[in-house]
Amino acid sequence: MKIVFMGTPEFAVPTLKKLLENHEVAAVFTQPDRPKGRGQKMQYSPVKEAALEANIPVYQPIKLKGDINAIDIIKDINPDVIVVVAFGQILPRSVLDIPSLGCINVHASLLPELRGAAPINWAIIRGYNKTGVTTMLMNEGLDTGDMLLKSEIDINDNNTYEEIHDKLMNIGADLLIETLKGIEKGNIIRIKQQNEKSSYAPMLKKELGHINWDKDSIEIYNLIRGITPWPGAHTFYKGNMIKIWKAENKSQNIYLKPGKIINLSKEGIEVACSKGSILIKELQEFGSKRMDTIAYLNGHGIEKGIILD
RNA sequence: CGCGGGGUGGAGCAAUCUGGUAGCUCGUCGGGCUCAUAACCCGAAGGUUGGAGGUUCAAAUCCUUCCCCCGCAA
Repeated sequence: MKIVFMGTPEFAVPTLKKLLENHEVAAVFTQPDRPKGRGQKMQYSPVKEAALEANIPVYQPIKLKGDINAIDIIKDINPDVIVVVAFGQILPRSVLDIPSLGCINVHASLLPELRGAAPINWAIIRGYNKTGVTTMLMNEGLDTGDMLLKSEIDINDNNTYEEIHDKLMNIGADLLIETLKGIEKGNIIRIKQQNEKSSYAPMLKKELGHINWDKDSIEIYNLIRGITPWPGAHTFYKGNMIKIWKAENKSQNIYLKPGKIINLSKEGIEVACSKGSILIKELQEFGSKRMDTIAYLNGHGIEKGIILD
């Protein structure tokens, strides 16, 4: 099939690569280069890197909607399908109508649950024990199109965002290839989403990572593993921001003053929540690098009894 | 020129402003205690203080320059 691919972050790369092996990718659309990183240097998106490596033409419209040029380019290519994976833009009707077989999106959740920008993070933050990938035929709404195929995976209590992200990224690539096969053969059934069962997974804000110790240890633990590495969970020790990279749900049956450092040991720093406690295993002080809590404690005077906020 | 922190024995830090024989916590090695231990006690090894140049009687510390690492920011 002749395909136009749209995507931006790392998550979209495996799908693009699989497409390159199995189909004709005529063009790649990705978000514009943005100044990034130390020094604010312009940086290519992971998808752009992969496309350039494969010598596929890359287009980076700021906004597809209303961009006559970009839309004409797609029309000229006249693709069979447009494949969209974490592109970061809503496709306007004028684009949705171009490909004869439609626009297919790979979304990292079991729709209609977790529609939106950050489905993987929210699946973990909300403590789900399973999630997955869904392919769908896009419409003008946000992840509201008819579903095609689904693939489910379990989330265990200790899985981190990164682990689930990496799994789904690869599963998604396979599922998309399978979906295209199904479309070619005409043996895929479109399933409408039940709107009343839908939920929303909004973009993550930095502030979300500020730990509220008044919650119980399970919620806090889910938050930590769900938003690491970005934006990351953090708390304040005597006014200094401490980012928490790795933690454990230490106890679930103690009730001490929330935020209080109740123990310092070779295991880490144990902090009380409203119910239960969290053991900080790896952390990072503002402006410094991340390190094991043990190493951190060797060089920094952390006092037992201080209340974190 | 986006803002900022830092390079000191294997790890994390202190001493740098106010130059004067490099210190702390941990690890390592040896010994002791103990039924036993990741615990405790005693002892030891391990640093040309990122590189180069300069100032000085004397530089981790002051000056010049180069290299490297990291955080914020997304």
